[in-house]
Amino acid sequence: MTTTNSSEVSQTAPSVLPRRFLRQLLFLGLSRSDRSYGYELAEAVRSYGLNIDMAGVYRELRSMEQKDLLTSSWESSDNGPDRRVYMVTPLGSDALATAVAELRLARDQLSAALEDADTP
Amino acid sequence: MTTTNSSEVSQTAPSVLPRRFLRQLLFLGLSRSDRSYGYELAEAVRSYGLNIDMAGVYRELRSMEQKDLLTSSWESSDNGPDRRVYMVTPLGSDALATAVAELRLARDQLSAALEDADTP
DNA sequence: AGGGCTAGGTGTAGTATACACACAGCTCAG
DNA sequence: CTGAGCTGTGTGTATACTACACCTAGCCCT
Repeated sequence: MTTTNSSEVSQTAPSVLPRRFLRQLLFLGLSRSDRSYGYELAEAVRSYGLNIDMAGVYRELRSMEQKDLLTSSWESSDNGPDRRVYMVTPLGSDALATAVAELRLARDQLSAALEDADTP
Repeated sequence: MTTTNSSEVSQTAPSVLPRRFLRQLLFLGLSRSDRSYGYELAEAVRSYGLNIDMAGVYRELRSMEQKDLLTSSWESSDNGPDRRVYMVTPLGSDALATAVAELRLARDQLSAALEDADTP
């Protein structure tokens, strides 16, 4: 079961952070190691507390590659099947900076809204 | 121009915060005044820095009403057309609490991810 | 030999987004 | 007295995204 324990979790909010942020979060992950692959990136994102859909991760990475933000190559693993390893392109590097800025802005907007709610 | 200045802004990220948060943000706005309407709520959300789609706001409010989270009634205005005023139902009150919690969690997750990126 | 983890995918129904467009009341300038 | 601009609420729709089911396959351990 790749996509986790479906039946127990699903009610209405399967993941709190929308996948709209998926691109940005994947960029974040890639900026740390500058050489990673889908499964590993997903683990990183999960470590922040969100549950994401592997299918979406793989699709998004492909999409980013098609837009020349990433390049990929196959690599073998010692303890499992081969991996498609991604690297950020120069073009992707610009997009990465934008992505981080967007995440920061999003966080600030959320904070502003919540702060406003906290002080009645 | 209801839906804002299309041509100048739009590149790839029309609004930084995904509309997935629209429901939650509208709840936040309603929790402050406990009696508001689409246009006003949109203004509030905009004050946090995001540009939102009025069409989406009206549709979301309707949807929330259909789910018995809100009730609405028409009210006249001194300086403009009538307004459809919304109020939170008891059921909506629970959902509101959940919504705020979700926003908080989302902010924390974003913060975690960004912090991780800041400390290499 | 089978279960569980790692790894990467496809298919698709249903939903959400973004944007164009419509309708209408009010106010104020010209 | 007409039109521009703001307030206010909607509908229509092509396209994109989500969520979930499902598939293949290597490796390790019992």
